[in-house]
Amino acid sequence: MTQYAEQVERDLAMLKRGTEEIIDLEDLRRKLLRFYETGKKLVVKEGFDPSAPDIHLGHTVTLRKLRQFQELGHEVVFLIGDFTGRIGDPTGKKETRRQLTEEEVQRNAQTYAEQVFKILDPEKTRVAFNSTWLSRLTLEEVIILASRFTVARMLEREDFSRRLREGRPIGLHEFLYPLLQGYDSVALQADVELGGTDQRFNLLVGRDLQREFGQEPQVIITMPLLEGTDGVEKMSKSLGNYIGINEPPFSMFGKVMSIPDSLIEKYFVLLTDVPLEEVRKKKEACERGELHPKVWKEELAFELVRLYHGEEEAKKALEDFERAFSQKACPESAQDLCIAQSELVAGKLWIMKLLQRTGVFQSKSEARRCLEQGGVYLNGERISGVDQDVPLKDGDVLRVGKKSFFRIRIVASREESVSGKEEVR
RNA sequence: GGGGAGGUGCCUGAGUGGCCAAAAGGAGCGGACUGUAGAUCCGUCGGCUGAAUAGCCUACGUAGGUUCGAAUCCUACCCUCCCCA
Repeated sequence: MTQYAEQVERDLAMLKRGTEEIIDLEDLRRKLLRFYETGKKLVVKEGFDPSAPDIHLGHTVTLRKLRQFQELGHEVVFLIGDFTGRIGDPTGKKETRRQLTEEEVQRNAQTYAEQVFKILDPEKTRVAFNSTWLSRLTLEEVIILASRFTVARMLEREDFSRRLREGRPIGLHEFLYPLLQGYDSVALQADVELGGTDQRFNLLVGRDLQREFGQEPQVIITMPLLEGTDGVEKMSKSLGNYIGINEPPFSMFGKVMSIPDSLIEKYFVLLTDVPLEEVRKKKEACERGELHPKVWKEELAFELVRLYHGEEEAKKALEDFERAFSQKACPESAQDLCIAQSELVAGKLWIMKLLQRTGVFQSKSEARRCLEQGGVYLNGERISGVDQDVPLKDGDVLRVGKKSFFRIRIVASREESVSGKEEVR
């Protein structure tokens, strides 16, 4: 009996790192203890929207927590909300969300899985789709489910009440959302559910519904929302302030460096395994002026690149970053930009053509602007003036704006140059 | 079912016949500076034309109409919000 108590406390200490809230801590303690006594693994669940299958650091906050549960021997259910995703949450969307087809869902799920297993242990992960049970619910069952909740309770939810206050629309079906998500927990007999703080309400609904269905209510663990590179808004793909876990090392490093200094500590706590004690010490050193925030941030960027790309790449990213921004030189990892011999006229190429080939501009006007504003360099020489043909040779370095570097490769045929372009992407 | 308000660029939001590719802020982008893609300041910010003190094309919910001329006026439709039932 008591021989496990110590172990449970150790587990709890680990699991508590970075959490916003655990409801209810005692429940969790009990469940953990029971695991050691009976060997019954906890079922730990988190739901994911299948429409945007690009995993970024914001997602990893909870994923890493799931991973911890796996390390303690528990089972993770990676729940893909294909059903809830398909009926669509129209909030803030201009167009009605397009319905995803069966294949799209499958494909997205696949993409998800590939990325997610950079963090989760596939051996201890069960992938589930909520359409499995939700599509079988009858109208009668849905109504019974809905009768368990009141409008007032729904309006307790911050985003609903805010939208109501601000006169923004709320679709009737959106009230069904939390219920269905809660029902997922019933169907899976979840012991623990994870989510961001914005999920608090939905997670609690799961608890209530489980009780209604005579199950032991799940423990809910909420994690802080991670601000993106702008330092203000929640990290999300649509806001463009995200750092994807599949991004190339140099770009990942740079993006981490662009977060405000005030977020360094939070990133360390939520995204790395650096001991909390060490993080605290560094923070204090920073405050005393003994440690430069930039240096500390570089440690963070290094650590994150190391986590997703390995030690070697991390070292390279750090060097490249210093080279590119402190010394304004070309980083090692500059992308190759292949130009076919046949595209050159007397060894030269019109500058606008060249800029177009980089793929960094959405329109020619944009490219022209950048050029006119002095953002284009060839071998360190600023190029100004649109009407120019520039001589190109293999190994030339093109810099566009602050962060894009290209190494020019002259290739024999058009085909090679085109396939080269795809590699660049 | 009745009454009222409203739909403008990536977002917020001004504009009520020509001076409107559309104020202002934010985001983005470029430059300067530096401690970095952080902070600050300046600039830029629909697209196309071998490049421009120029021209053209798209754009103020949708479709028509009035007018020399429409984001602005009229008609119908679609959508949202508020009040009453």
